[in-house]
Amino acid sequence: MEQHSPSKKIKSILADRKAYTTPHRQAIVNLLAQSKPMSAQDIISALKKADINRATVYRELKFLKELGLIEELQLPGRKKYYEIQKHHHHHLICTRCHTIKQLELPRLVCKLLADITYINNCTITNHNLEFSGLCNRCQKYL
Amino acid sequence: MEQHSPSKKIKSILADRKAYTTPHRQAIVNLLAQSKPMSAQDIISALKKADINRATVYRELKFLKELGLIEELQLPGRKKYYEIQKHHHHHLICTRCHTIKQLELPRLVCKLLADITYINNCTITNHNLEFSGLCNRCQKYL
DNA sequence: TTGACAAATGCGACAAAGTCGCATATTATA
DNA sequence: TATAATATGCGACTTTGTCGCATTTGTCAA
Ligand SMILES: [Zn+2]
Ligand SMILES: [Zn+2]
Ligand SMILES: [Zn+2]
Ligand SMILES: [Zn+2]
Repeated sequence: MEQHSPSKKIKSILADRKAYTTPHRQAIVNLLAQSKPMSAQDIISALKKADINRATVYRELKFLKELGLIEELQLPGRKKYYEIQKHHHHHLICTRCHTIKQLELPRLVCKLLADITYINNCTITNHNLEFSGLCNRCQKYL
Repeated sequence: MEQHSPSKKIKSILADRKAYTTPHRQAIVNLLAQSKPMSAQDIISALKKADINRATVYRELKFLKELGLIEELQLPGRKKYYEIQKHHHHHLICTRCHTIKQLELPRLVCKLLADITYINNCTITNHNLEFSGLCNRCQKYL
């Protein structure tokens, strides 16, 4: 467990952007580093001991996303979810129990998605690819 | 232009579900049939002459989606967008001008996405695949 | 054609998610 | 340790969406 304090890498990314290494910022990064994708409200609740203001959490999530330290997921529904991706991946959200599972995807797929740029004469910087359906537990019950 | 009144097909879908063919319902379907993807607020504004209540528009969109008459898009951002898809497709939302463009995608891609079911032992019913980047106009300016 | 009954609508209050300006507090660094 | 830049709390506000309930409208069969 050498993840209690922010890594050198994160510290240098913050320093490059003249951003401070504050307790709140660390708390959010540490929380996401060891959890499933969370909504802003999930994070506010999870950190209620740390007593972080709602607005601060929203600002922080926006900022950390801009820095590329966290990913923002657009799953079906009206909230955004956030996570730290060790490697690029996508998800399934179960329409029955609402669990979010990481999915295995052939590497070919994401490579193909990058090529869409050339076909369409545009500049793609990101793709949002999420699935809905039944997780392996729920598909037994329906 | 034979699309002024709801098609036989739509009428029969509505009848099957014991749903009425009301002016508001027709207005929303007709509007989406001849426009780019629109948010609920876009639709409310566009139909302000028809004086449809906000709640009615939201209820209607939910209902038409359940019927499969319209598609709900989860683009990056916090609104949902709605459209009538003549054929399944995906979009690019421009991070500079926020225009939504329909994208050409190799057919192979959506076929691969269906196979994820077998790899992951789950039941996929839908995929949400949307892109962000620069549209062909905006990429000239940056 | 006309009830009768189900479905749709308007209204207004509410809820959830997110944003903003401004005064205060904290951080880095010299 | 002083300073300047950054971060935070607070509270009001906005946007997006939902709900219950009274009223109106659409459908269908008599
Ligand atoms: Zn499930
Ligand atoms: Zn990918
Ligand atoms: Zn553009
Ligand atoms: Zn597809």
